Amino acid sequence: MAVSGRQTGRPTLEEVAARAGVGRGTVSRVINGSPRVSDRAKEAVGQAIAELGYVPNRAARALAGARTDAIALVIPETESRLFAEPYFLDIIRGVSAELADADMQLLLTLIRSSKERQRFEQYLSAQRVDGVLLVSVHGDDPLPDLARELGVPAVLNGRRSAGERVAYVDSDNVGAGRSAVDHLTGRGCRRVATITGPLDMYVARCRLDGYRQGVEAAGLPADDRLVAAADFTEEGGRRAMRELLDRCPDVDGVFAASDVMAAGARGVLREAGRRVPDDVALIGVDDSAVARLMDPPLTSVRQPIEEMGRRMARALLREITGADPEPCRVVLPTELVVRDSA
Amino acid sequence: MAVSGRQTGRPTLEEVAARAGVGRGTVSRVINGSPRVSDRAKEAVGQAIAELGYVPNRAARALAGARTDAIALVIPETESRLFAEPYFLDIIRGVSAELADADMQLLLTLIRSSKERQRFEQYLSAQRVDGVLLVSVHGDDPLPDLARELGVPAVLNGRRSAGERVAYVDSDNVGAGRSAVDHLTGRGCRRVATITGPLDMYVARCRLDGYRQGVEAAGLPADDRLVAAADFTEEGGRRAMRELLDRCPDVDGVFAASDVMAAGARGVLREAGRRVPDDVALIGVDDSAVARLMDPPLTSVRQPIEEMGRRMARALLREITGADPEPCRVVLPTELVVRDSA
DNA sequence: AACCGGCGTGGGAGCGCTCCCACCGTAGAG
DNA sequence: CTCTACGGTGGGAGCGCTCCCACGCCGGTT
Repeated sequence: MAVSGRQTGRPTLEEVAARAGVGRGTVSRVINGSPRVSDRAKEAVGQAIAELGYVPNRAARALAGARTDAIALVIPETESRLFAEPYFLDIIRGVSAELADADMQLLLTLIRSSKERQRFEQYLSAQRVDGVLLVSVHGDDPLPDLARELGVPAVLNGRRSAGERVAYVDSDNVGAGRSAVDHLTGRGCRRVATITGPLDMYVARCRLDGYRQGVEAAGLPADDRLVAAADFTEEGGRRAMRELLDRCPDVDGVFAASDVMAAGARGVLREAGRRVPDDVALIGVDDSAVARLMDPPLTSVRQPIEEMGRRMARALLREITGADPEPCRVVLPTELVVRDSA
Repeated sequence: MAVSGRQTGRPTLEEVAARAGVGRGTVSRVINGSPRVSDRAKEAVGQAIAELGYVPNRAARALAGARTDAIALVIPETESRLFAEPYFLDIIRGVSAELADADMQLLLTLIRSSKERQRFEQYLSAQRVDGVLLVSVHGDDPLPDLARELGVPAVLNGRRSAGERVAYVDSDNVGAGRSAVDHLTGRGCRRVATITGPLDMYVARCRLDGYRQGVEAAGLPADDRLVAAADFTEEGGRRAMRELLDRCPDVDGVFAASDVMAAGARGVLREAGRRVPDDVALIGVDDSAVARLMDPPLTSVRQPIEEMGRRMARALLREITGADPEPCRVVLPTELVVRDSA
């Protein structure tokens, strides 16, 4: 109670070795799963570890070896406000699950200012993580390339463009837009509009492409007045919906590129006295809690978010061990969840 | 392109020292802000650091010193599914903001199984972080005490009981319940019910206490049939609301201890043909996105979540440096955000 | 019988830092 | 003029690990 000095008092490799009656090297080999160890030694070491409750010192490991056993998940803060928030939590969930099995640490880095961004870049170049996971990158984000130059393995969530060269895990955003519009036209909508995300993001452009494909496939005339650009926020959704109502009062279906924007749109529709789905059918993307709780519950295109997180982690792990000659290029399918709004 | 060996090639303390024409010790002193350095040396070292782009090696630091410059934010996964999800994101946001300034790393740890829990406990005892932040602890969670025993600084988000001995940052949950009920009775409700969280959580009991105080202050009879226990989930909210409707058809106001439960209750009320707020007024807690997006928009008690995160981080930092003789005991005020549901 | 290859092993040499001790010089006191 | 005091400094000794080299010892060759 008196002394509060934090003496670790933890057993070291050396002590384990002594107890097991072997050398330091052998213990290290056992711990790291080297094949060049006799069963007898393996067993003795295992027992000594158990008895002593030995846990390797990560700092020492990082210093001696050339790795840190940690990866960073980077979230540009500007995005986290905009995006459907639960999205990040789901990503984190998936990443964390996959990482735990590999006994790797997850460092969370929110970047909200250019100062913090700079700090992170320094961080990267100091090789203080074995790899990075980058979420919601804009088309012009230099971070992925920086990582590549520095030789730090990186995996993106979403692409910056069709020709993305850095490893990525994405969802089928074209298909998402397409399936939403197909559903809308399938239930009889003839004037289908869309509320897009920020068009400097590839994800937003893809969903728009899907929308266009769907419109064309239904034999409906393309009409740019039916396209309103927004920014993934609720307020953006409101503004866009007002625009649409203004330009095309006869709109009878709306594909919003996120649930949150759909929620904004829904508010405007209510104020305008349009019933959902009778007057205007509405579909969002993300299948988030918001969708379930809306009135009427929102039909939405589900992305396998947690699975994306898991895949990203797995891909990064492989990239770190150098097991992958080719960078990961995964596009996961989406799924329309039909509720009452369309 | 050929060789991909990750040779760091980063400058070391030694190199900085050589360039600045001083000893290793002096450079270390400058970096760590020791007062025992002449201005001349300070300047020379500063310049050498800038020229070389020196960044200290964290692993070496951790190994030599007795710290890691990292703290862990622990989220029991069972909770994260139940709780209003954006909650955690806001906490993270606050924590991260405060930590960035202190140049500390944020380790995110989701605990979803007893195996992972065990791993984390091992982790803790291996002193691999300088401190821990624990979120949403149940009354019987042993983790805080474990941390205390191991001498690892810890700060809780929320208390486990009135007599919490570990440092904490909480919000005024009694006040939250009280202000909600006051508002309800103030607008004329005479049969005010409550849907509680899991009663093994102090936060839930506090909100219930606040409810009771409010009922009594309004001179209304206490009636246990007006209290339905749930678990912070939407489905729990539904069930509880059905119970209430069943037991007390004359209920005219409901205080739900979370927005998500309020959303569940709202659905049941709609199905039962009760209008909100005309027949039954409804209030939630959290002021989350869900509240804004409900129909009608939900009156809710706002907690300063991000601020709590910030305070927790600050408290932990102080606890780590030993600047605080007393563990932090902060209770932040809440605020009723009036919308249309009550 | 001397030879060789390879498995299994012990332990030295760092990794880059912090801690701390010893040392220098200078300034004030005796 | 010597003695002490202390601010400022250099550098040794680790921290606990991984890497790798060198050394046995074995069986199977010539």
